[in-house]
Amino acid sequence: MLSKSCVYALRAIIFIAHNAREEAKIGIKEIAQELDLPVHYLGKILQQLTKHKIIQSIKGPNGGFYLDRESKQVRLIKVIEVMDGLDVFFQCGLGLNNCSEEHPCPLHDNFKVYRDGLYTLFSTTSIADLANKIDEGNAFIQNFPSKLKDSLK
Amino acid sequence: MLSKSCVYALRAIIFIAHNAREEAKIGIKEIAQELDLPVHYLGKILQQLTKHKIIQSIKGPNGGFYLDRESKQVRLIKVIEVMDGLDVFFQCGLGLNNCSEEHPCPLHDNFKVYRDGLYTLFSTTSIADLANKIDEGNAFIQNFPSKLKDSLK
DNA sequence: ATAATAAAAGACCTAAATATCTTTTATTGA
DNA sequence: TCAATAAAAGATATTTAGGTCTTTTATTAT
Repeated sequence: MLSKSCVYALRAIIFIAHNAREEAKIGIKEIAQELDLPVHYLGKILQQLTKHKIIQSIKGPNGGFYLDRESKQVRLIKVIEVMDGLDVFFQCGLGLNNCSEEHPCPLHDNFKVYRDGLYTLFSTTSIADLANKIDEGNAFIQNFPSKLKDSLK
Repeated sequence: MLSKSCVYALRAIIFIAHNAREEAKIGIKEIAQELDLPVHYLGKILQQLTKHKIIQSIKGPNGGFYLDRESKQVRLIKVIEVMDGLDVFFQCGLGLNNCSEEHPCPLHDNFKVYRDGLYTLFSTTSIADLANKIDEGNAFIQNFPSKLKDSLK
């Protein structure tokens, strides 16, 4: 469905939204550790997101990543667009490139319902929406091996 | 969403269902030509499907592929299972391996609707269902470069 | 039996995604 | 201005998906 890079990106952004502020940025090593992701690979991903202004970063001592007010309102679909492109949401279920409303493939009408549904979901959900849903009983937290988990006890 | 191999497999099966019978099997070269797929790659795919009894094949002169009565009733999900596995339909939208009904990730409930919808669609749709839907105004036909298209005029 | 046919099987190649390592640049505080 | 810090950038390695080519096996008709 979504590439590994894209899913890592979403996890990282939600984590940053939930754990950093401009006055208390979070470093890549800590993000990687908490989310159990390869540091350098994550670095590449955050680099892309920064370039597209989806997250904010500052170099040097006390540097790190955070989300400004605008970035927290970014929709998931934007992240997907940057990482994977939006082709998944416009492609035929049978991979036919001439499948369309006028000349639908035999799976088209049924498939479209869910493909469009996902597109709408990702287009209407913001980073903040997800970050705000994080609480103790949540898989997102359960997944953190160390710090955050403890910090909530 | 689905791998290329899987989508090729679905296209090929539908094509075979629509164009072959036990008394008039269709060869791999013709399938590849009509669907515009690489012959040998398609060969590998059909080989897998044959091994799993999802299609029938006969070697030698007048040999080729066809679907018996049972195979036409096979559901798309079975093909997906053989080609890609069913993980897509049971994985968390954020790729968390401990996301569950009890400890859902913040995307879980909304994502599940569409992921489960697709699973149900593929589980209830048979090869025959799709093959029977093929007609002239159909993307599946439009896609055929030569023979079949002409034969329907 | 043998030649021709067509799928099965195995070996191999290529490109893309995933992942790691090293060097450079920007920033800060001493 | 210099040392330390942390992200950016570049180069390289590994793995998986996608694709090709060659040989083998089964079947048929002559």
